Amino acid sequence: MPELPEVETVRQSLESKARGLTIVEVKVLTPQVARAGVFEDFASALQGLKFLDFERRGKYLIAVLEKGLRLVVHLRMTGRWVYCAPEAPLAKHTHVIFKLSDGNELRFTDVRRFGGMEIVLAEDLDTHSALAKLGVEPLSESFTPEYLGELTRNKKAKIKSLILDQSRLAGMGNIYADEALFLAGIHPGREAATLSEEELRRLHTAIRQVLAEGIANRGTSFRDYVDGEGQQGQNQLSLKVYGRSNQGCVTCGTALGKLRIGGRTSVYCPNCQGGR
DNA sequence: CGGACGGCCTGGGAGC
DNA sequence: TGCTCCCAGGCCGTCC
Repeated sequence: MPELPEVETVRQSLESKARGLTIVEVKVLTPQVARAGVFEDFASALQGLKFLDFERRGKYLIAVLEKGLRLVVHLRMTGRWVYCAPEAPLAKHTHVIFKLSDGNELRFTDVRRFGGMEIVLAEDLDTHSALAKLGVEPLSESFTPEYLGELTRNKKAKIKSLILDQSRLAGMGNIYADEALFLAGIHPGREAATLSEEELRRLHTAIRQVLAEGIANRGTSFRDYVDGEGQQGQNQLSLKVYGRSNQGCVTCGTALGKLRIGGRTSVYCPNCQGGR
């Protein structure tokens, strides 16, 4: 389940490994995963183009290619985009292989096939159906306690659902949402509008902190996630609530509770995050 | 309009 | 052991 820190870590890997390399050949093993956009054929549209850069927006990876093309990639839950040697064993569920000018390969793998990649013209990025809807980047300067206050004002929705809404805050997922709410001492089911200014400030700080730590730890490898070189992250060792229901709170020892909010499992400390 | 929920997929683990 | 069932959750479409 790659969220902002995982996607950012993959971006960093690919930038250091594949930036400046040319796509010599593209092999599409699962056509529905590789969407050609306005082009006739995915592979032939990309062949011969150089990877100029790798960018990220929310949980989307955007490979900047020559000729004004962008490859928009989403890993969803189990997607991997990994730079590897050509002799590396072919993983099951490998869907797209990019042969690179240095002799190595970029392989897109996705067990559940929720993820995928799409060729988009640079001038169409701003109006792209998915990218255009994304909200503010939580690690950018635009994300302030005041912005969080605007998001929650008069909102009856539960605070966790709100910070998971990609059209409001781009890049939060279930793991970092639970961790941020724990760090801020706020119950995930709290009605958003009831948060005090002090709580909004705490939540703002906590969101930035858990995301920054996630990046510093190169992502959370709880199940499937690996970085752009196939390496596991270390942030799973720092999780305080996610995946720890019924275990003791690291702060007070109380057994962590579990409930469903907006269809997602939420783990929290009934004592430290008790308020309403 | 916004919130809730099912569908998309497969593998892993629990329970029998 | 092997079968069934449930869960994992990002995003989209549908419904109310």
